[in-house]
Amino acid sequence: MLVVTEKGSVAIAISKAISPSPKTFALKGHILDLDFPEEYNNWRTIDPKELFKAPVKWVVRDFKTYRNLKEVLKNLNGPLILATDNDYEGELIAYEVLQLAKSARNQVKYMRMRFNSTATNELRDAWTRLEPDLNWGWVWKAYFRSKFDLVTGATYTRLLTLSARKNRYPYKLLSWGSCQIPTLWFIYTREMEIRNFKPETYYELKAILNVKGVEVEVFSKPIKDRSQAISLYEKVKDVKEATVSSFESEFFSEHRPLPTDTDVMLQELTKILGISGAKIMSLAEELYADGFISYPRTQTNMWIRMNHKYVLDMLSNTPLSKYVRSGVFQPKNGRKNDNAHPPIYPVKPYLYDDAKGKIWSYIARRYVANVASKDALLKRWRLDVHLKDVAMNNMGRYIIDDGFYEVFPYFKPKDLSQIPEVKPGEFLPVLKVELMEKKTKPPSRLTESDLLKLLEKNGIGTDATRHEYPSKIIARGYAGKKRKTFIITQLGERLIQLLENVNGQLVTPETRRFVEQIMGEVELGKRTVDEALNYALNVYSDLYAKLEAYIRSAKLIL
DNA sequence: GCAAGGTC
Repeated sequence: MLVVTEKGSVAIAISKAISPSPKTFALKGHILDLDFPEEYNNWRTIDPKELFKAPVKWVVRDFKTYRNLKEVLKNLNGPLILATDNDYEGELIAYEVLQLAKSARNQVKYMRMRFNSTATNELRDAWTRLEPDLNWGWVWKAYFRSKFDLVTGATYTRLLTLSARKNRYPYKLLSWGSCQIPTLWFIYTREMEIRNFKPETYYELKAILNVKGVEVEVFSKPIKDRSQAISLYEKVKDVKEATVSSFESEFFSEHRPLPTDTDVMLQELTKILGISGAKIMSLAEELYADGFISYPRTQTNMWIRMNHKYVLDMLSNTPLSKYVRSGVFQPKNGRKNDNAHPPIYPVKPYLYDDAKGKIWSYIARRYVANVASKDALLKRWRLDVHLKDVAMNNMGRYIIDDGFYEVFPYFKPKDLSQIPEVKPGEFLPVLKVELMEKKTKPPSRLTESDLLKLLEKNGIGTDATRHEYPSKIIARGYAGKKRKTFIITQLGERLIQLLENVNGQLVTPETRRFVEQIMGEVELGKRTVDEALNYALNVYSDLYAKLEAYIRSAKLIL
């Protein structure tokens, strides 16, 4: 018997949960890759469009794992248990193992072990109900994605790269992919919004009031018309008292943060540290490999069977000890669960003040904020007054009790203004009245955090891959970073314009939605994988023909 | 030399 898992941690969990411990073999993700046969590798002699009809084959990507596994499979006695992750990429990995097994021996008896967490009970339960076969809907769904991305990526990348070179543009590589190009498109559309923005002038009256000894500013509504603004100003500029129309205030809670998943970690840390998500992810993986934090790739933001006492005891020997109220824990849960990994939490102290230390500290502080802190208590207020018959107002908020902001201060609100309570009908001395000329402002450029949120919202990439795309488009020369925000390059801009002139489906998030939609149809058996690939690749081969014709007629305008 | 998806 042999149990094959997708990664080491699962192999260890299975050996511990099942007795007697079965023999396990841990993969490191995929072992095989789809690729074109070698004769298609010559970019000069093969017309890229031939790749739409070209066969694809499985090639070995990790020879060491491949050889070891094949050796073990040759000597296998009893069934092969496929215990990869319970998702469609896991199903494809199981299929890869099955192919290896079939090439290593005549007869393969296999079972699928399916579990949604590595908790002992769950694994034991899964062990008693091994399934007789793979979920082929999932296998073909993942296979579809893999082949579609390969064929479209290769054809468009080669066409763009070769055309540019033919026109003596010195680009090394002009790549196209169903995730990287929509990522660039978000930066492009924001750039266009900024460039097409026409600032509009408007006016506001500002009055400074003395509210029981505290200076408070109030503002009129924006006024578009200049002469109207001036006449209102003339009316109120010498008014000595404002009358309170209403004053409202109320307490409210700012909830402590949810347990940390990968998406939220990258969105917040790119903001806090100003370094790329890709870099943060690789540092987080080092922290994980060295045992300082739990597994950093997770979509779970709820706690299930978690020993908080152990973590809090560990933290009470660190500089964070003053925030750890021993014995008190009241974690707040989110609703997401990937059924494989817990939220990210600190495992042992990492106390250096380098980039890794800042990441560890963020994870540890967010953990304490979530598990052993209180919600923050704030008060918000709104003051409405009138000067003669001109209505003016302002609103604000301030903190009453810091709560979790003490340990997790990164996003603590600033610009807090306190104000004494007043009653309707009260008169407030006016210290000054001003007429202000203002201009509407364009939207700001996207930060990496904004970009990652957009990718998540639009279903582009997965939680494990999303952070790669912002870095990838910079590496390709399509965009750069300026003061922590993304700015499109001339090359990136021209590339998007070229593709968009041919068809929006080559650049917008629709590109990825199209893929996901057909993946769903394959999973449900509405289309066979062959029909689906035939259909989807035909759509993209027609678009390819249009792009090629456009490039030829325009002599490539990149 | 192309993609996006796993995992280290």
